[in-house]
Amino acid sequence: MLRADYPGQICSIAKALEVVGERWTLLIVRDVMNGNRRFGELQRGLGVARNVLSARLQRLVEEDILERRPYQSSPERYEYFLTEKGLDLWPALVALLAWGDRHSSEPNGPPMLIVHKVCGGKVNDRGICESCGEVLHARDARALPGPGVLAGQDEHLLPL
Amino acid sequence: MLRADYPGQICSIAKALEVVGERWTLLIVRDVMNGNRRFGELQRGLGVARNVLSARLQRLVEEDILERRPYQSSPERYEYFLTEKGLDLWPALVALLAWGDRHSSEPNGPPMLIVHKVCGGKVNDRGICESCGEVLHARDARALPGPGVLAGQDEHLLPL
DNA sequence: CCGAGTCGGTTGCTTGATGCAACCTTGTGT
DNA sequence: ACACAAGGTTGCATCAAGCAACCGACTCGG
Repeated sequence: MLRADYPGQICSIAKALEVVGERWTLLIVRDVMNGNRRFGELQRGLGVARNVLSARLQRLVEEDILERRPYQSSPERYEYFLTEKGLDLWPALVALLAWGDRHSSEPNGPPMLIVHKVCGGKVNDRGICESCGEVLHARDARALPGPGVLAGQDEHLLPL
Repeated sequence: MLRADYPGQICSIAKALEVVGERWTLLIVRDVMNGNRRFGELQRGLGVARNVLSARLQRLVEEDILERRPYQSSPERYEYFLTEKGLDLWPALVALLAWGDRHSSEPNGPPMLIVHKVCGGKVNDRGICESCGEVLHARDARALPGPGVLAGQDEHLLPL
């Protein structure tokens, strides 16, 4: 994807995509939002090549979307956390999730649910709690496995 | 970007990005939403390579995000229109636009404004009209050049 | 009637990003 | 002493993107 620069575009959508439009980038942000903070976790969870993951994390840190913090020394090991700028991507992720849910025709329902932490209500495509009506932000919500995963979770046992 | 498939991912964000996460795809959707419906318009406006644009348009039609309709015959010429599925991407585009606006520090303000057609109010990052509070959809809103472009519109004259 | 231009592509070639496996460093467990 | 973990880096093969040239059907000007 080159480095996803869109020369000549003066639109903020293009600007946003220059930063988060590269392959894997939004999925990395999603994973970090869900609590996967370490290189190995991200690599295994996503199945992304290690050099690519390394490049993306570096770029995300440079762009002030992630912050790299040591969680131990000798040997030094690091975790990645979302900055406020990174957390602000939440509405975009929620919108994409909702679009995928609506149009990918999963047999057993959505694989992932976003719920409002304080009231447990479902979060809609605008990041608004369906139950209490509040306009939410990243910290107000949590992701849970949805009916789509729960129903198919022993799928891989079938061939045995 | 390969063809943007994310094997093993069961999340709807990954599903969505398999379709609209390829380079140029979301910008094509944005342009069509803004009324650029023809191959040549899109190519000139985006600066994308013609073969790539051709491939993206084909994929978007296959995925039922765009519809290809003839607007004249002999020679046959086509226009691309958004389907309902395509129009449903509007909240995601609005969220990305808002994120880009907030974090790209444009000197003269945002280059593009989204306004509610019926009341003229500004649309926020959730696709909600700031003026009347209505939760909007693609057809309820319109894009206008913002202060960022208007202020810099004769920029290209400087070298002369 | 001929040449130039328009529109919507396709083809061939080059460049650059991605995928994959191997390796490195620092340290722990046995 | 050996294997293993974490967090990467390096080298190489492959695949997608960028670029320019071309094509077919038609219009317009002279």
